[in-house]
Amino acid sequence: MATIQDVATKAGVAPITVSRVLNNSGYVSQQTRQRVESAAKELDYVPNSLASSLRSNRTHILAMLLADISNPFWTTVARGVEDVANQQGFSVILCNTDEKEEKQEEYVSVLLRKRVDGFLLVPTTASTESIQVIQRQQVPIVVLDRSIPDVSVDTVRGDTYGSAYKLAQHLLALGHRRIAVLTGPRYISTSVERVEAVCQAMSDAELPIDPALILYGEYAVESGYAMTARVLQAQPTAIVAGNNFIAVGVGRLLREVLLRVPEDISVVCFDDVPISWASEPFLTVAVQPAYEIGRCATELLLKRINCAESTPYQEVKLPVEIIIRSSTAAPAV
Amino acid sequence: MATIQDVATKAGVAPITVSRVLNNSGYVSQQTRQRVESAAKELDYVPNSLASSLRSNRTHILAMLLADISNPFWTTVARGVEDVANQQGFSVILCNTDEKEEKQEEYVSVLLRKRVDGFLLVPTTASTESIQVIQRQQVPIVVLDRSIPDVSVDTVRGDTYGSAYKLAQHLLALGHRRIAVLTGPRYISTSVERVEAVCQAMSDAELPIDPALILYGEYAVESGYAMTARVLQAQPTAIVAGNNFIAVGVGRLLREVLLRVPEDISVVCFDDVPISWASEPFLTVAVQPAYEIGRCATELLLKRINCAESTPYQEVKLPVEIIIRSSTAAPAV
DNA sequence: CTGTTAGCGCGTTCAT
DNA sequence: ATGAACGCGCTAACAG
Repeated sequence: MATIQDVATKAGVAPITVSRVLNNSGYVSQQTRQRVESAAKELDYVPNSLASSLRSNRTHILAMLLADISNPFWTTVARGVEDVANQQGFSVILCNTDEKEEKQEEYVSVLLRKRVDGFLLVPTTASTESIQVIQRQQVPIVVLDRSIPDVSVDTVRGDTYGSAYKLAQHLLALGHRRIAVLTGPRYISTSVERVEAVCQAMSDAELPIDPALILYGEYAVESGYAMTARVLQAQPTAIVAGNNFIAVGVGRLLREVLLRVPEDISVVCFDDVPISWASEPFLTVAVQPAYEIGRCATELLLKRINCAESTPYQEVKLPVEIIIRSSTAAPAV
Repeated sequence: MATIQDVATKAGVAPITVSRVLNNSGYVSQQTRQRVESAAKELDYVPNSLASSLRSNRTHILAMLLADISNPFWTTVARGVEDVANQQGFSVILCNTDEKEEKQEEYVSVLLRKRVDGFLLVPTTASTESIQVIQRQQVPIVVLDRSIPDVSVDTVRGDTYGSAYKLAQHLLALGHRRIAVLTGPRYISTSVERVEAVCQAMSDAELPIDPALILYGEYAVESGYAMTARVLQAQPTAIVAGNNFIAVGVGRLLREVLLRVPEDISVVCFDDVPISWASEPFLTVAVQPAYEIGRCATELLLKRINCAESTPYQEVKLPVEIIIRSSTAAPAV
């Protein structure tokens, strides 16, 4: 692999001149410029960003850590991230943490060593360890989708609470009184907020809350399936699924026990279910602006990276759209 | 950010000693080791891989370029890649090319500058340019899923031709004579092979081929939808969808025109359709071993990276599983 | 067992 | 308009 020195020698100039030509910095005469350019081309010269990063303290790499890239919600977020990053000359390293704290910490460690310019983190637990490690190294970080208690950090997320409240209102308006909530882990803010908002809506409507209707599990199909089996014993007339994968599990079980949606039971969920064969969009959902979350977070991160002055931490809350489709109806009498 | 020098000073040793402790290389006495370790911890020292990469010519970063991360087939491949890579101490940069040659070339250029240790490429076109640019820099590369004519390069893919042939045989055995093929772009090997294999199966069964039943489009839902609308005029009794997204488009249109599957028309496709609400797996499919493709390609790539000697290029072809479900039946008389 | 020297490839600083 | 010297942080090669 040719180095800047090789090009310089071939063009009969000093390395610094080559640097000036390639970076369009400083004055270079028209003819030496051409000599350098053709020398570079002949040698298939590819500048070494490692070397320049070492000097400039800029790698132009962002790291994005999320739970699971196989959920289309996250790939859409990732798209937003990638598009903004590329546009501003940054590459993105994407990492799956599988909701495991050790994996997250391992990645953070590796990526800090690689001197990525910033982190986009969907935190796996309520633990603040990873975030603090990053902040201690003064590397900019933006937290996505989930909020973390007791830490000062930029955050971009959908209006989880508000949208859950609206979904609950929709069900209440239809006449539902026994609303089940099947959600993710207790230590993830979105799971908790979804439960709290539904409960609040019930309270505001002066309705009692049956604890047997509230189940915490995982953001996964199997978990949704299992929770549904359990919650049916408490005889809900409607189910709020904590995310799209849980909703899929709900659907699977309901089909097995031959309960029709919405005739026998209503279902709503967060984040759209993957496109698929055999069904038009059918579920009433709270659609978080996935792409926007990625875009917005990345813009904020890049602002942090580019501006030295530390403006106060921001907490951006993006609006969530409620789409009412045909999975909800008045409860059977 | 602390440097190795800072740690050395604090521990009262030379930088190289710190290096030896942290990398477990060479002899270090128990007590200096401890002094160094506690100094490193106190200073929150994070080694700079840029500097060490500059010397070692190893970044431990792989680049993976694919068309679209929102297709679950590719995320599964990417998972295979990531798992193997991490296990061997490598990180992965994932990039979406959107099937666009310029994006691919731009990425290749950026990533070469970053001195990634190797490339995993799902090529967007039949153009060999990107591959040659990479090979000219002596950077190892493995091509995934699609074959490229006239280039010597390692390749890992599913047995496209064989599986398409088997799907066709299945349809023929059911009694279908008018089999439509709706596939991807002409310049992608998988699209072409799927068509060729079906035609071959027809020929082998001594059946005529109606060109009106063969349509090239894009690997996308809208394209599948549009092609279906067009191909129905040629009155097929079965449709072979070139990939999962095309199949979704097929399903959408068939529903609109009230054609039942499999009673009125049979459908088969490649790669499983995303998990979804409301339906059990239903389509008869050729399931490519997505995770395995990623795994295998990465193992091959890492072998290339680690072994200096250049063994001849390999072309790995992985078996494809045919799963017969309920979207296929004998044609209506 | 530990330290010195030197250099990876580039760009900033200061001369010419 | 061009170049020389130096240093970013780390480690291989060679002492001691």
